[in-house]
Order: sequence, then C-alpha cells, then structure tokens
Amino acid sequence: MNDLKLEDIAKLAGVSRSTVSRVVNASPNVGAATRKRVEKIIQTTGYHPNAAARSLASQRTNMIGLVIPRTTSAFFTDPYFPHLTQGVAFACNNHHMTLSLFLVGNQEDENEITPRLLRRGMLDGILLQSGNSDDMLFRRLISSHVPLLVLGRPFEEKSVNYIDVDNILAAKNATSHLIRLGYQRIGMITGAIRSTTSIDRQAGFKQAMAEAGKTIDPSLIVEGDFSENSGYVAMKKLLPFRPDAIFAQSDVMAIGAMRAVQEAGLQIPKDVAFVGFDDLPVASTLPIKLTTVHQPITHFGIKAVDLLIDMIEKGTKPAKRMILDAELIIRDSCGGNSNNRPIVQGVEFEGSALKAPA
Amino acid sequence: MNDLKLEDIAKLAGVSRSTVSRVVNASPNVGAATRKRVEKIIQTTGYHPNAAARSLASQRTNMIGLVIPRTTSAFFTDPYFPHLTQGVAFACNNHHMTLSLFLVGNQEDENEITPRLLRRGMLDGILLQSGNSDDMLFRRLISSHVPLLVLGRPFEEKSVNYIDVDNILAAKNATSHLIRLGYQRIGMITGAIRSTTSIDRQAGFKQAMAEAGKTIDPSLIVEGDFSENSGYVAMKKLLPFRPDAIFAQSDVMAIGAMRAVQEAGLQIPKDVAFVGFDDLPVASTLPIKLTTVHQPITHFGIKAVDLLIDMIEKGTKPAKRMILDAELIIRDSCGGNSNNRPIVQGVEFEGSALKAPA
DNA sequence: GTGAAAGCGCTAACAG
DNA sequence: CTGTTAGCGCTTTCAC
Repeated sequence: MNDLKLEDIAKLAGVSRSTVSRVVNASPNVGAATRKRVEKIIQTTGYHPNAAARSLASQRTNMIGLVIPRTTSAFFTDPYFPHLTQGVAFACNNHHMTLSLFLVGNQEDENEITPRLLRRGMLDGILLQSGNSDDMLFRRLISSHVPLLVLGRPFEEKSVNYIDVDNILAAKNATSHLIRLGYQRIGMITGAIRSTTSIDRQAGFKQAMAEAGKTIDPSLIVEGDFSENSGYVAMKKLLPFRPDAIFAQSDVMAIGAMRAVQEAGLQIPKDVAFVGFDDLPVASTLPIKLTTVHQPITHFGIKAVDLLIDMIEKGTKPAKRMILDAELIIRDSCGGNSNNRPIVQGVEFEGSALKAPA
Repeated sequence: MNDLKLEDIAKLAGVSRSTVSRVVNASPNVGAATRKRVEKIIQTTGYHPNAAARSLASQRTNMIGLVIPRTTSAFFTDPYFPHLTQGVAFACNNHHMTLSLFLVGNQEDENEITPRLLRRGMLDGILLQSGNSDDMLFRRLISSHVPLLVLGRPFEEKSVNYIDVDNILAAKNATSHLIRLGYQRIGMITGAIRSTTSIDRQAGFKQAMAEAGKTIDPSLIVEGDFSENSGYVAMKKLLPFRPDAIFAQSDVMAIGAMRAVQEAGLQIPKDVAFVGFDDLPVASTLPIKLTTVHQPITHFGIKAVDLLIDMIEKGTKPAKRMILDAELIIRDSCGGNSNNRPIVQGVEFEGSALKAPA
C-alpha cells in the first residue's frame, strides 16, 4: 500500500527531498510551517523511510548484534540468558535500535554467522557474550572494525572493552557468609571450568577460605557447567565426602544439588546448607528459599547497551571496563537468615582500575 | 582494515564489478578460472560485501523479525520463549538469515517498534507471537506489506497465516487420561484467559469431560496466567474444593500448583494427580516426574521459519496454516505411569482444514 | 530555511 | 561467460 519514497512525499508537499529528509530526521533547520505540512503528509500517506537506503547513505544501521557463542553451554536452558536478552532488548528500544540475535549453535553456525557479523552496513556494534575460551570468533571480532563490547571478562583483556560483575568479591562474600555461620566442610560446585566467570568465582571462594585461615579439601570442589543437571550430578559426587555447606556457582546448579540432597534423605540447611549465585526469580519461591548472590542481570544488559552506544557514537576508545557489584541475598538455604543487607549500587568508571571501590 | 568495495576487488582481479558480484553470490555464470582468481583475492583481502548496499539494490535484507507483543505476559520468565527463540535462531542460521528480536515491553515500546517493523528495506518477513488479543500491533502488521506468520492461533483467523499446535486435541487427550484413571473431581488451571492458547485448551478439557458424560464443577476451574506463581495461587484457591486431579495448562503452573499441594501436606499423585502442558526439560527431572503434553517447541520455531521463508520466496499465499500435534507423555504425577505412547509426527497441510487428521 | 547534486556500494537486466 | 549501464532510496555537503 505504501511504496512511496521520499521523493513522492516531497512532491506532495511541494518541497525538495532534502527538506522531507530533514523533517524525518528531526533536523532543526526546517521552518515550522514547512515541517507541519510535511509531517501531515507523512501521517496521511503512512510513509516510512526505507531502512536499507538510509543505512547506505548514512553509514548507520541502528542495529546492534547480541552474539552468544557456542562455547557458552546451555545458553537458553539457563534463565540467565533470557533475562540478559530482555535487558538488552529493552535498552535497544529506548535507543531506537534494533537488536539482532546471533545464537551460535556449533562450528557450522559459527562459519555461517561470522561473515554476517563482519559485513559492513549490517551492525553498528556488537555485544559478545564471553565464552569458555577466547576462540576464533572472539579473535575475528576484536580485530574487526565493529565497535565491540564483551559481556563478562574475556580471557585476553588487553585492549578489549568489557562489562562484568565483580565475581571475585561476590563469591568471596558468599563464602565468607558460610564460614561466619560456622560451617566446617564447605564445598563448591563450579561452573564451566574454562569460563572466566567460574574462574573468578573460584578465586573469590579461595580468598575467603584463605583469609579465614581454612584449608581447602580438594574433594569438596566439584566441576559443574552451570546447568541444573550438572549440579545434581556434582552433588552426588560430593555427598560421600560429607560437606556441611555448598557454594554453588549458579542458582540452577544449587537447585540441582538440593534435589540430590533431598533424594539422599538429608535436610536443608540442617545437614547441608546452600548458597547460590544469580538470584533468579525462582530462588525466592523455592520450598527452601535460596540464599544467593544477586546479579543485576537485566540492568547489566541495559548498561551494556548504553556503553556500546557510547562507543559507537564517540568512536571506540581504549579499554573501557565497567564492573557492577553483586550483593549477597540471605534467605533460608544457608541456615542463617537474619540481616538482609541492601543491594549496593553498581559503580561505574573507566581506565585501568579493575574493581569498583567497595 | 577492509573498507574495500566490490570495485576494488574487481580492479585487483582485472574483471568487472558484475563478475565479482556473481562470484560473491555464487552465480553459475562465471568461468572456473575467473571464479578462482576472484575468490582468492576476496580471501586475501578479507572483503565482505556491504549489507545495506546489497539490500537496497536487491530489495532483500535476509533478515526476519521475531515479535513478542506485550500482551504476552511473562515472555521470558516462561521457558517456552527461550526455547522457541532458539528454534527460530537455529533455523535462521540454516537459511543464512539474520534474526531480529522485538520484545514489546509496554505501550511506549510498541509505538517505538511498530514503525521499525513497517519500514521497507528492514525485514523480509515477520514472525509474530499471538498475544492475548489481536491488538493494534497485530492489525497494523497484517495490513502491511510484510510477509507475516503468526505463532499460535490468532483471534481473527481470516486470511492470516499461522502455525500452531493442536491445543484442543492435546488438552482433550490429557483430560481423558485423567478421566480414564478414575479421578472424580478433575480441576483445571487455565492460562491467561484471553489467549487463544488457553481458550483452545479449555475447549479440549470440556470436550473430554462432555464425552465422558461428566459435568464440570465451575469451582474447579481457576484462572492462571501461565506463570509459576499463578499456578501456586490458583492451587491455593482450588484446594478447599478438594480436587483429586488437576490439568494445568502449562508445566510451570503445574510446578507452582504442586508446590502448593505439598505445602498443604498432601501427596502427589495420591491425593492430587497432575497433568501439565509443554514438557519442558524440567518436567522429567522433578522429584515427582510430571505427566504432560509434549510441545515440539524448538521444532515449532524451525517450522515457522521454514514456512515464513516459503512465503517470502513464493509471495504470500492465501491463508496457510500448519498445525502440529502435541502428544501426552505419561510419567508419575498422574498416578498412572505405564504405557508411554510414541510421539506422533506433526502433519502439514494447507487450505481451510483446521486440524490434522489423527 | 531550502534546494540541487553527488554519491553510499551493490544488483540486475541487457548486450555482446 | 563477461562487461556496461542503470538504478535501489536516502543523506549530506554546498550553494543560495
């Protein structure tokens, strides 16, 4: 019904294409009367500018890509990603940007997707979920011209822009809480062992233990992959070693582990206490409400988009990081529900510093 | 590093732009030697064609949009949507298509997104999740030029292309199973009451009851909204009326309802039996494995993309529907786990018929 | 404040 | 099989 182009509107309004273009793009250099007339015609005709033509001429597509690499196991079975996607999508709406989603399922997908990502005239910028290792895709992306922001600390930080939560500090707080509660045999179920996320959370765990002067029993650390089932399996392995508390690196793994504990006829938190990570909505509706680290996931997505758009508009600057805080939420599964502490605001800054001031 | 254009490659290879274009687009009309030479130059230079220019000239963007309207409550808290998105994304990869995601959070978003959806030179086609009512967005989309496929039966079916599962038949089977097992006070927790999905599942429930000659006690039907919490709340309301079996219109609601039952100190399935709908992965890992209707969600997404691309390539044809079967999976929560029936294939057809032959 | 003109980088007939 | 020639529909200096 409307195959009209700028020129048609111009003709109808008795002005030039340039003027219509100015009206459409809200340029200030248009007379009030002219603007009104043109706007009315656009209204009545239902004209919409052609996106491709506009992109070609302006070198801007107003699209950003969200790339979830294949090394990220189980991206959409873990509620983390939907929440993240939601935050990103909403932020895009606010910026009048369109979000393209690239789910890299396997090597074939990667080969197919990479050129699309690298094409000019396609994406103004890219949000890349940090994967289990800095793979080929990662490298090709950082060495390309496209403004790139990595979600989560990458392996190779050198001169790449990224945003992350303070996993080390958060994991340390979670572990310290368990220590403070007097647990003696504290175990950990890790996430995918090769992800920086998991590495950082392990580091936090170890720091807390070290500072409390506690030695770590290696048999109390078992590898998971962030999935519910891996938590279940990990707990089965852990049970014979009689842990009295578990720090699970994701809520979903904590849920799987709790399932294993209950199947073994043990009580939570009496026999085994739990702290998770993420604070998914489900954490507070479980039969035994989960003590966990709150990640501001949606907010994280929003911040990421804001940062990326900044990069796009001001040109990519040298390494810029943003580290958000993640606060422990105390509920029932840790056996010490009392003082819920308020959620601390994330702190924003640039430059070489790695962590936000507490 | 590579701001090269077609012309640069042409010059380097000593051919014309057309020839390079042909090579890039895998046209057969190129000599083997020429092709090889051009390909090599493209390789070494790392040339990627400009997407905007290509779209403008070819009138094809190779992008499709997935639109989740705001009337769909809780889109990303229900695992249904991530699974669907995954299916759609993978299918897009297979077709060398880029997926754009439009999450409509509120009225503002809708106003912001609609023009982007309607713009030419943006999307080759649109996948629209059917919402709770055929709202403004729906109407503007169907009356536009863009090939449109609705996911789930729309309210107004007239001449709109859609794909759905056979909710009526599936709900009927689920209910009949409960009846066959001898339950006397069978209740239902509905989904969002204004969605066709919920309406169809209610219809199936009622058909089954009617065919078994059972009257329906209205106090045993309670409204939910597909969310976990709504299932929990609904079950609380239901409990005083002593149902002995519940058909929950989503797994997530079944889980919420089971939580309420357990909190009341009752046994599943002894005191209250359950049948869900969706067959999310979690259904089979619950402490009491959930009997439920299996929805081929990912497959559904893939089929949807296939259909849409068909529409794009062959031009939009008059109303075309695809109804997939959804089969009951019998586990423990219904108290009658014995004969697991195989999953029946979805049946494809066109025209005015509404249901697949059983 | 408004218009004219020159592209943006590619595809797609049409010749040959 | 390859080259020439028009655009695709818009933005954006540059004049006036």
